[in-house]
Amino acid sequence: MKLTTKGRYAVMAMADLALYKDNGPTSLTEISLRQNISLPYLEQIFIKLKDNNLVRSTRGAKGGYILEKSANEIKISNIIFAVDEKVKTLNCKKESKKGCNNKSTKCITHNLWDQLDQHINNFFEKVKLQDLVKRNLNT
Amino acid sequence: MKLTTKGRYAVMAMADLALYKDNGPTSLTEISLRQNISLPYLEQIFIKLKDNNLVRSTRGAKGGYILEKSANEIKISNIIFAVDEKVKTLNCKKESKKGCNNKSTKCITHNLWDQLDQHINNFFEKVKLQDLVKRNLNT
DNA sequence: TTAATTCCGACTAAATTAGTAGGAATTACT
DNA sequence: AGTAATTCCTACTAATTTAGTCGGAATTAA
Repeated sequence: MKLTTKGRYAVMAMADLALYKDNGPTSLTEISLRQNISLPYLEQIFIKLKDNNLVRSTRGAKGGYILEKSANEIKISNIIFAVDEKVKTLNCKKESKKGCNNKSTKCITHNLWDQLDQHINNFFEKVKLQDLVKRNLNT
Repeated sequence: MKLTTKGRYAVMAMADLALYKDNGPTSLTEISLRQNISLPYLEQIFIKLKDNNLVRSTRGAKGGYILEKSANEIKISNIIFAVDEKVKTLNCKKESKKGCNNKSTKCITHNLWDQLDQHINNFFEKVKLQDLVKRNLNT
């Protein structure tokens, strides 16, 4: 399944950004310290977040990142997709040798995993970044 | 996430067992051929399925496996648990250095992943082995 | 000019997954 | 009694993926 710590880090970082949005651009150094994620790894993640129009960057000293949209316009699914490309639990390989070859004998479990993927995507679609931030303040 | 091809293979094999249950014990060789899974790998998987009382074995020639219960008493979650131990998308490490240390600063995303896990488990709880087999016959 | 930062490409270490290898124990069949 | 088919068991290995590291270029505020 394409759902790893990279996805979690991305969500954590975005939540961090949302929490500190009033201080101007947040540098990755700050996020790295607060969330305990290595700086170069964060950089990689933020390239993708930027490519997906979730954050906007300002370079140079005092630079950093801000959210491109407001926290309640950003769905968790947007973030996961941005860094993990897809939520797909188990690919039936196309190689036609192993597993499901999509021809006459679609593997018995094919639909099951498809439905699971939909289920997970559904979950991530419903939760907004704002929900995480609110939740954080309430505990 | 602990949800890999091993889990898929297990579900496929169990479905296969359900489909051919009227022919007496099914040998792993047969399943291996029909589902295109390596025999020794299947052996490993079936040890776990047996330990979890999902199948019963008969050794020796003409031996093989049968389902321990009827297909509509076996939930997909039972199978996944048996071979993958747990459905847990992302562990907040206990090491207290990385991620969530469960103390004052429970990481922002902690609840999110917990809820996701519940969601997935829920899905697997609702589907029975029998559902897969029926679905297979209808296509 | 300097320090802080994003940006970029390539490399590496660690962990996990998937699978192999070799053989021991058991049993039906002849 | 012997043989072939099978489960059972332990250990090893290959392949893949994940999680980072490294070095440096470009940009900008002060």
